[in-house]
Amino acid sequence: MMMVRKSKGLGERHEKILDFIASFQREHKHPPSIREIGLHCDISSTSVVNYYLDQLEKSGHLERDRKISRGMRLTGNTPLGDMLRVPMAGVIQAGEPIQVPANDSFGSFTPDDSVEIATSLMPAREKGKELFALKVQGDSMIDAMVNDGDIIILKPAQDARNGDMVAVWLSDRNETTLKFFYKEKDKYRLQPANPTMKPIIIDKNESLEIKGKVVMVIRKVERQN
Amino acid sequence: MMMVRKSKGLGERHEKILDFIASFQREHKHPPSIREIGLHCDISSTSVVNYYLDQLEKSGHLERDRKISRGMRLTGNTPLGDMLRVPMAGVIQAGEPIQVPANDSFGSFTPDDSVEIATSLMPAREKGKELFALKVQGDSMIDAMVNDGDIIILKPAQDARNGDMVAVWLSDRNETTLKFFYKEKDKYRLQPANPTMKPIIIDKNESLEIKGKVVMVIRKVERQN
DNA sequence: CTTGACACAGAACAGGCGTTCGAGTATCAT
DNA sequence: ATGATACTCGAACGCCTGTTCTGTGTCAAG
Repeated sequence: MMMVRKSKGLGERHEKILDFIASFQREHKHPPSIREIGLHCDISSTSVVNYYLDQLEKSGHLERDRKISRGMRLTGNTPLGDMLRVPMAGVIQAGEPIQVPANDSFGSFTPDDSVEIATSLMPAREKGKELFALKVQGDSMIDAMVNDGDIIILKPAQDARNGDMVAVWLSDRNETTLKFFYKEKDKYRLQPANPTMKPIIIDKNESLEIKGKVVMVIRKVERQN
Repeated sequence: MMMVRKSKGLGERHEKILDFIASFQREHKHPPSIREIGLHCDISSTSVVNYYLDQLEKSGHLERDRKISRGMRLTGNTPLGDMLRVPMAGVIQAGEPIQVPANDSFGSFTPDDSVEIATSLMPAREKGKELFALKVQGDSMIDAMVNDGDIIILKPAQDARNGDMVAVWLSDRNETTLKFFYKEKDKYRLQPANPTMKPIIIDKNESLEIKGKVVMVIRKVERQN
């Protein structure tokens, strides 16, 4: 009969080690040694650290270069050094609602498509764990200065403060759009990023679903035509 | 009297070591050891490698974590791992020509302002050595889907192929602009990125200076207002 | 010629570090 | 009880690696 794992995937210690490697890497610019991991994760024996490292490698959270000092690196969307890996959740287009990824904090991080961003580019200290990316399909967001093929990085959110750029789903109009958000008395004002264009006014009784705040827009300029 | 260095800054061996560290890092995801450097750079003694590493550290091309295995990392705009550091050359605004940085391949790489991009984001294999970044000032490029505050990454170029997005300086009109470039008989057609806007037609006798090809546009979305 | 800075080689040292092995403990199903 | 599985510990082994010291040859300045 199969054994039932205590906590399905990652144990407390696994996460502690993973977190320590990430923070150590950020601080020292290179991975920790086995002994340093043990020291900071309350593991007294190097063999135990090695034991967990092996498991983390098998589960795909880690890569190891055997025999080489500090030869380990994190995989997945964990901030690695000064890099941030943001999962590509899908596409965003005018006629369809957005798929916000489930909050699977860890677990099956399928490294299918992902976007790598230098942390130095991140506006605020968006911790990163929560970010996700969408690829824009179609020309419907040009009033938000977003083109077909652009990649937008956003942070999940159900509400927004005035001035935030948000991705909203207007079910009454069957429309997904990117706009600057302003709450005014009895209505919402959705202001296009393009200053020459006029805002959309939404009554409070109309449904307005905020899906996330836009943090960044990236456009790879390929040759047109 | 002051000694005159053979080649001013970097010797042949310095560059060889620098190149090796970069390529090794790309391949193995971690820096080489002193002995590995010596082996691939035809240096038989570890002390000599150490000797050059010290110099490279003093000249700022390298950072070292003493006592730590493979504890070195490249600085500057050298591709480090999967990162690319692009120098920020200045601002681009409608009324003024662009400052294209001089081709100082190495030398005084003042790490003043620079933008870090993951190589995985780079469209083609833009080698990177030639790229530079500009910050957009003003709303004059909205027809190119580029907003105030955006960062554009571009590659120096004097000419362009049809379909390239280029930064051009129209001295007759005293205007800098970003457009898709098309050469037609007796004229140039500059097509805005926004498909709802009409192209600018430039006669062949009007002056048109191509400054560079746009490779990427990055927008950090801060809270407006 | 002497001096000294510079580039280089080789060897030895000492500590860092991954690896391995033997052994012990706890929990749980059989 | 019994065995299997998961987890933990401590110690020792041995390679890997940065550091240091001594010595050699070159070359330009004094």
